[in-house]
Amino acid sequence: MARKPADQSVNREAILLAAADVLRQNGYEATTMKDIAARVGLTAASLYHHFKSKDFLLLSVLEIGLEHAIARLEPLLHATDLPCSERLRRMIATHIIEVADNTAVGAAMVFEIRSLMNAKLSPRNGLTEADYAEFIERREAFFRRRDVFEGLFKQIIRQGINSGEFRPVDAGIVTKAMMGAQNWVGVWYKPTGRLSGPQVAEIMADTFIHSLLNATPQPAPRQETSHI
Amino acid sequence: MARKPADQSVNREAILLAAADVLRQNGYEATTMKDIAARVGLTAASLYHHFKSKDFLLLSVLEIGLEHAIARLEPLLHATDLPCSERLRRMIATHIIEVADNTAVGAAMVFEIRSLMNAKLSPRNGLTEADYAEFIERREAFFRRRDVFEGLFKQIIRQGINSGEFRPVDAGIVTKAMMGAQNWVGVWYKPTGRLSGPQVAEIMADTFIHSLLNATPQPAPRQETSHI
DNA sequence: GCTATAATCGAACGGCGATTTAATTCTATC
DNA sequence: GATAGAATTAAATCGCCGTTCGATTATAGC
Repeated sequence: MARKPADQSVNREAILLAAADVLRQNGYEATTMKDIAARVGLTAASLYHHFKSKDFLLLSVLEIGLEHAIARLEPLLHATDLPCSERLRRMIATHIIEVADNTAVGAAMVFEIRSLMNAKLSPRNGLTEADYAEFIERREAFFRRRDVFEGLFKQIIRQGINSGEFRPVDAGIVTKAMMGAQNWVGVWYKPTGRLSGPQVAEIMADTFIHSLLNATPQPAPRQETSHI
Repeated sequence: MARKPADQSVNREAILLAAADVLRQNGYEATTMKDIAARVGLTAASLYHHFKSKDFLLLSVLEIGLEHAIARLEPLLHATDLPCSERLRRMIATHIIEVADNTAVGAAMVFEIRSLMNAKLSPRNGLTEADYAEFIERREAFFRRRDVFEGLFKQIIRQGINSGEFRPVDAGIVTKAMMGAQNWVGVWYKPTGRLSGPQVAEIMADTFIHSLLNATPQPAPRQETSHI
C-alpha cells in the first residue's frame, strides 16, 4: 500500500526513451513491461497510466523515432543550392550519425517493425473497439510515413539521374541497399569501436555517392590509383 | 492416449526448415514450439525428442544457414583466374539470390542473433551442466563462423585494393555496408515484386562494385552521361 | 486547507508457453 | 512374432507476463 517516496511524475517521453533502449537490447517480445518500468523507477502497473497497452507503447516508440529522422532529413533534400550528390551525401551521413548516436531508436526501427505487424490484438480482450480502431489507423499511418522516409532518398537519387549527375540506376533497389546499410549500423556500431559515428557516416556516404557518380565526374577526384 | 495415424518419422532437417520459416515470420520470442511443431504435423512435445530445448533449436537453424552460405561463397573467393571485381560481384549476387530464394534462413540470420546472445539459460532449470557448456561453446563457434563469413567479403576487397583494381577504401566499413544491404533483402524482398531475385542481386552487386572501382576503369563503361 | 485529478503502487487474475513425464505406437531386427 | 529402441502423444507442471483493480499519495487550483 505504500508508495515510492521518490520524485513523482515520470513523463511520457522518458518512458519512451527507456523503452527504446530496452527494446533494442531484448526485442519486443522478450521485453517485459516490468523491464521498461524498472528503467524509469516505476512498476509495470504504472505504465498503464501513460499507455493503453504494450502494443501502443511500441507504436509510440517507433512513431517518434521515425518523425525525428524525417525532420532531420527533409531540409537537406530541399537544399536546392547544392548538387544532388552533396545533398544525398549529407542525408546519408546525417542519418547514420543519428543511428550511431541513438542506437536505441535506430535498431528499434529495424527490428520491431515485424512485431508491430504481427501485433496480435483484437477487439476482444480488454481493448475497446475504439482503441482497436485507433491502433490499426496509427499503425498504417506509421507505415505510410516509413515509405515517405524511404522516398526522401529515392527522390534525390532520381533527381540526380535526371540531371545527369548520377548514372542511370534502379533508384528503388539502390535505395533499399542504402536503407539496409544504414539500419545495420544500429546493430553493429559500438561507441568504443575503431571509428566514431561521424567517421563511419562519412565512409558510408562516400561509398554510396561513389556508386552513383558517372565515371567522369566534374571535380577531379583526389586519389592515388595504385600503391603497393 | 491415441496418436496421429499419419506417417511417422519427421526428420531433423524438416523441422529445421519449418522452424526457419516460422522464425522469419514471427521472430524467436513470438514463435512457440507449438507453431513449429504444427508445420511438420507434430506436437510441441515431440520436438523435444529431436532437440534439447528451444534455444538449441534456434542455434541449429542458424548454424546450418550460415554453413550453407559460407560453402557457396568460398569457392568464388578462390577463383583466382578472375579479377577481384568479378569475384566480388559473383559473391554478392550469389548471396543475395540465396537470401531472396530462401528468405527464411536469411532473415533469421538478421533477426535472431540477438535472441541467441540473450538466450537466458543457466545451469539451473532443466539444463544439465554439460548441456549448458555445449550451448555456450556452439554459440561462440557460431559467432566465429559469422566473422569468417564477413571476412570472405573483406578479404576480396582488401585484395582488390592492394592490386590497384579497387580504390582505397575502409574495407571494414564497406563490408558492413554490404552485409546490411544484403541482409536487408531478406526483409523486404517478395517473390511477387517488380524484380526477380537474380535481378535484384545483379543491381546490388553492380552498385557495390561501382563504388569500389577507380574512376578510370580498364574496360570502357557503356553508359549515357546525360539524358533528359 | 479542500478538492479534484494525476501518478503511482501492491496484489491478484488469467492465460499461455516451455518443458517434463509416463504411456503409446511404430519399425526394424533377430 | 517377440523385443528393443525410436518417434510420438496427451496431460500435467510451473513460472512468467500482460493487464486490471482498488487503494494510496502527490500536486495544483481554488
